[in-house]
Amino acid sequence: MPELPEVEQVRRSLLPHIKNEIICKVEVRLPRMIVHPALAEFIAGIEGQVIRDVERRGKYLTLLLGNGQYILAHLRMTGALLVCSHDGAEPPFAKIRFVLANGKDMWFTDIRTFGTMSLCGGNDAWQDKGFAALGPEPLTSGFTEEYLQERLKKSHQVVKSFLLDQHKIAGLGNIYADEALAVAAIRPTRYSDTLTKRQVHALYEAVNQVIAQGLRNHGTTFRNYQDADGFMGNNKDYLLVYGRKGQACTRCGALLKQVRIAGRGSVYCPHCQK
DNA sequence: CACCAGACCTGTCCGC
DNA sequence: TGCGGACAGGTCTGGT
Repeated sequence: MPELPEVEQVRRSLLPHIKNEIICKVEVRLPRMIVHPALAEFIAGIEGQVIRDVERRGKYLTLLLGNGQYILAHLRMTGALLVCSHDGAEPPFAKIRFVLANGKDMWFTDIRTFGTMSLCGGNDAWQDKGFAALGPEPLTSGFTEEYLQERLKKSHQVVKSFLLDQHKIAGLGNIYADEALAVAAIRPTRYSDTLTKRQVHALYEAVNQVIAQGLRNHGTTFRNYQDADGFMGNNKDYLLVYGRKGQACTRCGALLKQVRIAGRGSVYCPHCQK
């Protein structure tokens, strides 16, 4: 599922249900999903705590607790955080349950079970490596055209791989990387250090544009993604290339091609994207 | 250090 | 209809 706009939509939809609520009980059905600390400490550190706020950084969510610690969640491919009433039916693929004092349950559901949770900010100073190393994210002051220009010039990766690297830019995944390249009219197989200044400018604008559009449309749902209320995003209707292999380019009519880059499907227009 | 393939899992879809 | 294989929005690790 989730790239920056989807995770942000989860955060926004979660907030009214769980902010300032107390977590009475935690049930972990699949201990493997708890990265840190050991299961017993994870549960003991959370039960009885109030959720002060929910924040997002890149594709990570942080649930800030009353004791100063925070739950770090990553939904990976198919994770979701759903809020249901306490006595309602359990959602499919339920893996972790947080029983709240307000009569609701927050469920971490996950089909492929790649999703992870940690409890951070304790005395052991443990850090999630990926979280600690995130680059600047689109639409923030840390993500400037100068920054992008400099990092692209120093990189020998193909530009599609560059965009997926969370250390360089936080929040893009396969969908928004393909879309940004389509908007900027850049072929995903181009090497990062060969882009012209004009293309770098176009890519900078395109990254911000596709992320802003995804946020406006409450995320992109292809199969599994839903927000805390179970709603799907409607950004799928606005995509230029992702998921449209073999269909006509909306600008020139050429048939969209798909190649594999870094093990990921990458769709582009062979006519528009140079 | 940079880069890539492989691994982690389960569900779905496509072609034979 | 049934089955095997490819593929799916992410990230880490280990080998080259």
